[in-house]
Amino acid sequence: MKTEDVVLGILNEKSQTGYDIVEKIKTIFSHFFDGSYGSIYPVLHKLENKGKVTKKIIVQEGKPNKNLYSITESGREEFNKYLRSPVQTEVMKSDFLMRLYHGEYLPEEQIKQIIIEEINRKEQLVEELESQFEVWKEDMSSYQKLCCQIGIESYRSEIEILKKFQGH
Amino acid sequence: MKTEDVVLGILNEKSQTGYDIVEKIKTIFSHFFDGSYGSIYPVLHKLENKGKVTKKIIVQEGKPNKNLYSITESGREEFNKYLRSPVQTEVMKSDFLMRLYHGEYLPEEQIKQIIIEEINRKEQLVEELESQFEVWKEDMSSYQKLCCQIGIESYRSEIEILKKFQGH
DNA sequence: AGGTTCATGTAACTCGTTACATGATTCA
DNA sequence: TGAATCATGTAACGAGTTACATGAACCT
Repeated sequence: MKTEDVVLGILNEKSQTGYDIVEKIKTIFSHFFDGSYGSIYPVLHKLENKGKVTKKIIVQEGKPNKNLYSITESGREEFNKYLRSPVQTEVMKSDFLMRLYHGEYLPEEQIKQIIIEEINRKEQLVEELESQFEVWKEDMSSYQKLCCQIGIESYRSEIEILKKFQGH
Repeated sequence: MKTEDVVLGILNEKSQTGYDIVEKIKTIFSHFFDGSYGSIYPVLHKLENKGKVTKKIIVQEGKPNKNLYSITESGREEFNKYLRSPVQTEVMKSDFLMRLYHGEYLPEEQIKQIIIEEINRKEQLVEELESQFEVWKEDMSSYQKLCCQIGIESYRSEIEILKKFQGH
């Protein structure tokens, strides 16, 4: 999965600005994809050069101009090619588990603290995903909702596992 | 968490070759870190130039020479600095969830197939982690074992979640 | 007065992947 | 005979992060 495919997928739903795309990625995609302005804007320019998207400048009053991007026929073809390509294996990068792995080199109190913080962090992620789900759900397909629900349940399971191991 | 810190952490346990380090990453670190020869060998050279590790060439009969790397005092300091730095948030990249999100653009049969394949993949990951755990557990601290167990349980929970949602 | 939201962008840098190159030994 | 294991490495490319730059409107 390339960032280009992700952006095409988002634009395949409807025309949006780079700002909108980043917002979507930071909220409902947060549990399975990562992206920022520094990665999304250049990708949009690249897709425009390749003719996969088109840009329309929207002049606004009291706000900066918007670049509204729309997917082209060629972009749709590219996206469909992605959808039919083999699914790549998941990649997880967890600094938390790396610390835990090396737990013997830290005082026990500190490890306990790290675990508590990770539980708190995940509890907050559940809350955020749930509230984001409420915000977006009207416009979501059943698959998209499923995807959110899997995220919420995954976080909850992780929390349970950590709590179970908390007292050794 | 930088790859340099990860390599220092592995060498902090004992002196090893680049090959050994990659093997460890590909087996017991697989659920929380990703690395390959193309990333680990250059990092080892970089750490050597910085004086964080030293290299000893071991001549073998019937096998290629080995470069045995050991952590230096300066490397230990660096590693301890990492251990005491703030824990970075986890990052997950899941092509599977991306496909599921766009499920409406694929035939239902294909989505079902993708879910089945993901369940199979994760069942295999559980098996692999369990067998790796058996291989390495003699040399593992209780924290390292905990880390493996969390991986196994996380995969199992993911499988349960997917099975639950399988029939919609 | 200060923080947040909306809105876009780039330059420099760091990092990682992919593909290639080599080559003996061991196992099926 | 062919695949896997052991063992190291690099060049070219592609991708992503960080930090910077701008600036009005709106909310507290």
